[in-house]
Amino acid sequence: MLELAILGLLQETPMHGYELRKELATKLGTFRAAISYGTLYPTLKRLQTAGWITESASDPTMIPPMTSKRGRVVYKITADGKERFADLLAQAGPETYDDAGFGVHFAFFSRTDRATRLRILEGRRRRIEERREGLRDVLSRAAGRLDAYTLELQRHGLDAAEREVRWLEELITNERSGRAPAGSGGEIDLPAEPLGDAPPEPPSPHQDRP
Amino acid sequence: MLELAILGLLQETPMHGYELRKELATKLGTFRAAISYGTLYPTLKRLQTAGWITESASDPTMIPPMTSKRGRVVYKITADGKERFADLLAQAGPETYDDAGFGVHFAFFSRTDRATRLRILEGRRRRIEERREGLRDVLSRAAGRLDAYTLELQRHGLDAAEREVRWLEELITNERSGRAPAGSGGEIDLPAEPLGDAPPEPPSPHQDRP
DNA sequence: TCCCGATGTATCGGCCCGATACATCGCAAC
DNA sequence: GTTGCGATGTATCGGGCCGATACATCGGGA
Repeated sequence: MLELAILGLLQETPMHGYELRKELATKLGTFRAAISYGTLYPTLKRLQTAGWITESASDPTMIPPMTSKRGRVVYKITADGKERFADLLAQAGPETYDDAGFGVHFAFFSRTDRATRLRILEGRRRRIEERREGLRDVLSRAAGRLDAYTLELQRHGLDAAEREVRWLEELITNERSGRAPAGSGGEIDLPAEPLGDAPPEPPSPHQDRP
Repeated sequence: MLELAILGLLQETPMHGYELRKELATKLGTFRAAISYGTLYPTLKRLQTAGWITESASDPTMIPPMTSKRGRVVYKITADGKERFADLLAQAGPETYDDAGFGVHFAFFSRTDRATRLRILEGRRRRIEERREGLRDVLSRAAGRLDAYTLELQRHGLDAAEREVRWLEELITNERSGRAPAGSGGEIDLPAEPLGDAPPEPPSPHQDRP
């Protein structure tokens, strides 16, 4: 899962570990809390061994307020890595639908084709519907067996589940009708983000530096 | 965390692993998905080594449709275990306020004194407020830098955070005014005394073993 | 000058998960 | 009656991920 996230971020631009972690935290929002370094560095090493990324010494592409000549390691995605990223993005296993997995996939939806987006959205919806039904069962059948606090917990969980299903329904409807996420206010005046209204097809002409 | 949950359930009644897992799943609702056996059994072993629980062969207290004379192992909490449970219930570290930790603590609120309940509720609120502020920052400051899907994810996360803060506010208010959880049924003020205002439904008749 | 906080890389022990492998029971089909 | 099968039930293993911890470097203020 984290593998997908890292590959996705490095596809936008090369980074070192610290930046990676920060981007991860903001981009993944609630569904995935900030990643730990105890996870990040071993994973980077793993990706490197697999050949999906390479490391290099400090690099002119990094952000200005940084000085150089440090032990910083900048990671960059390889051609194999991009292939791997595309594979991971498209294929959806059971882990794609839990909180963390769904969050990561969703965060890269602008690089995913519409069919895959719909598949993932619907899979997630099914997952949450199951959770919702389980909660309803407990609340109707086992209500007398549980104390007031436990019941309140179930109720809150049920509410959140119903709300998420509604959210997903809306997203699915939008996808089917070819609209981008509804959201409030403005969207997409990004320099290089071609997520259009009508074009059902290929996003992401994101590339590296010259 | 799981340690607390197991000790809490075994305090209600002795159980074997399979039951434990089922109870865990229903009692902990959304905050904590069903526990894996790959976690459960090692943890039980750990608790046993520590002396918090003991195992014994099949037992007349188990549910009727079950036959005996099987390899089933029934776990029972010890006196030390009860002490341990009380300690864990009362003390609150940082892990008490993440999703899983809070869920477990909350599920046992009927066995927790009011001061501790308030402390935990307020700690959780602070945690979610921080998450909420982070999300607001991203949405106001970094909006232009992110694509529409990522923004939608943040918006949904922000909505959930705001909602949870409101939920917590309500619970805190109720605690302060001496009421039980608002929802549908009042009950429980202090451990093991399920007397409520006007319970629409029969409150939990679970008992402790002498 | 000297320390301090932000930046930055890295490891270690441990929790927890998914996959997997077994054994036993109730029961229905043959 | 025995064969097969799904539900029940216990257990282990490899691996992902986490929190704590240890360092090392840099800019800037006391």
